[in-house]
Amino acid sequence: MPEAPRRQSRIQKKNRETILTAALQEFAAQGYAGTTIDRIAETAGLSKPNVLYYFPSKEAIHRELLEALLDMWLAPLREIRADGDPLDQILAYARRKLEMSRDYPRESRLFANEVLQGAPRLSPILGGALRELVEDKAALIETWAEQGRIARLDARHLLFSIWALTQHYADFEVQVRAVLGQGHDPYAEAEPFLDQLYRRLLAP
Amino acid sequence: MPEAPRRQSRIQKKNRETILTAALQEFAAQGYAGTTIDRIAETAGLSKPNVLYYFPSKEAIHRELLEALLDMWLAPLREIRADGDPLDQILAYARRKLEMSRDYPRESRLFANEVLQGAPRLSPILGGALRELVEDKAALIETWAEQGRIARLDARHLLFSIWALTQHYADFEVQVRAVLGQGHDPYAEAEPFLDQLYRRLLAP
DNA sequence: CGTGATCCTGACCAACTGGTCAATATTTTG
DNA sequence: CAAAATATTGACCAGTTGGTCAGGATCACG
Repeated sequence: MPEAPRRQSRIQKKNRETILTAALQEFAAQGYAGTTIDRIAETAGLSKPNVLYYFPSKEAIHRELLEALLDMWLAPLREIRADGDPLDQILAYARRKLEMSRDYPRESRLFANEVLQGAPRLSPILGGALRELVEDKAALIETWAEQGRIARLDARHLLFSIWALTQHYADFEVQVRAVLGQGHDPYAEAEPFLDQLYRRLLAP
Repeated sequence: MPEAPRRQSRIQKKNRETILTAALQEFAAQGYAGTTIDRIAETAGLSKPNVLYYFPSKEAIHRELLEALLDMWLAPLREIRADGDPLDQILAYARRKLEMSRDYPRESRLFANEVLQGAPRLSPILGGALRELVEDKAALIETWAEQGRIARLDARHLLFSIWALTQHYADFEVQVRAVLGQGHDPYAEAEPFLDQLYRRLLAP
C-alpha cells in the first residue's frame, strides 16, 4: 500500500526539504559512513536534535533520498518506446542521461556511492524493478536490431555503456576536469562525442 | 628523491603485505570513512596496535595503497606507442583495461571511491602526471586521426570512454550482475561488445 | 647462549558519533 | 487570546574510533 500522504505543516514541509537537500550534498560528497548528522544539520542550518525530530535516523534520511532518486533516475529509460525512430530514441536517451549527469551530479554520485559499496540498501530494487525494466527495453532494442533498423548488438551492454559513459562525467568529475584543465566544458564536449559514438555503433 | 629502499625484515615484509591486502579489501568495499583500523586488523589476522606498529596511521595505509595503485593503473595507457597499428593499439588498450577490471576489481573500486569523494589525496597527481600522460597520448591519437588512419574524434573523450566503459564493470558490478541475473559472465560479454563499439567508432 | 633489536599486546585515552529526553519556545487553532 | 499542538534546544549518554604506551615476548645474530 502506498504511504498515506501524511499531512505536513508548512514548517515540516520546508524543514524536511532543507534536510534532504543538505543530506544529498553531504552523502554525495562524503559517502554514507563519511557523513555525520551534525554536518547535515549544519549544512541545513538546524541543530542535530532538530534534524532527528524530522527523521528517525541517519539511515532513514539516506533511504528516503535513494527512493526519491530512483524514480527520477530511471524515468528517461522508461521513455524509450516501440514507436518512433530507433536511432533517434537511443540517441535521445543518451543525451538525456548526459544532461542528468550535468544537472544532477550529486544525485549521480549518491547513486554511485551506494552501488560501489555493494548497494546494501538498494540491491532488491536492482534485481527487481530495474532488471525488469532493462529486460523490457533490451528486448525492444533487439527487435529493432533483428529488423535491421539498427546494428546487431548486445542490448543490455548497450544500456550499460550509456550509463557508464554519461555517469562518468558526474561521478569522476574531478578527474575529468583535472585532465582537461581549465577552459573546457566537459559536458559540451561530451555531447557530440557520444552522438558520434552511438551513431557509428548503431548504424545498421 | 626516491625513498631509500629501506631494509625490511622477513616479518616486516610479510605483515606489511598482509595489512595492505586486508586494507585494500576493506577500503574498496566500505570506502575510507567506512573502514576501521580494527576491521583491517581483523581481516589481516593481527591486533590493532600491531597494525599501527607497521603503519603510522590509517591514512598512511590508504595513501600507500593509492600510490601503488596508480602506477599499475596507468601502465596500459603508457604502452600506446606511435609505431604499430592505431586501431590495434586502441583496441588492445581497451581490452587490457577490461581485463584489469575483471582481475583487480578492488583496485578499481578503491580508485573510484577516491575520485568520487573529490580525490582529496590524489588530485595533484590527476592534474599533474595523469594530465601530462593523457595530453601526450591524446596528441598521438589525434595525429592518427589527421592522417586518416582512424576516424576524426576527440581523443581525450575517447580515453574517458575507455575508462568509463571498462571500470563500470568493476565499480558497478553489483548492478551489472543484478540486471543480467545468473548465468551471465559480464566480462565475457563485455569484451566483444567493446570490440564492436571501438571498431565502429574508430573506422576511418 | 645471551643480548640487543624487533615484534606484539592489553590497557588506556580523548574525541567523536548516533541518538535520547525533558524542558522551553513558537505556531496554530478554536 | 488561551490552550493545544508543534517545533527547537542544551545537556546528556553509551558505544565506537584513531591512536598511544609501557612492558613483555620473540627473533636474529655474534
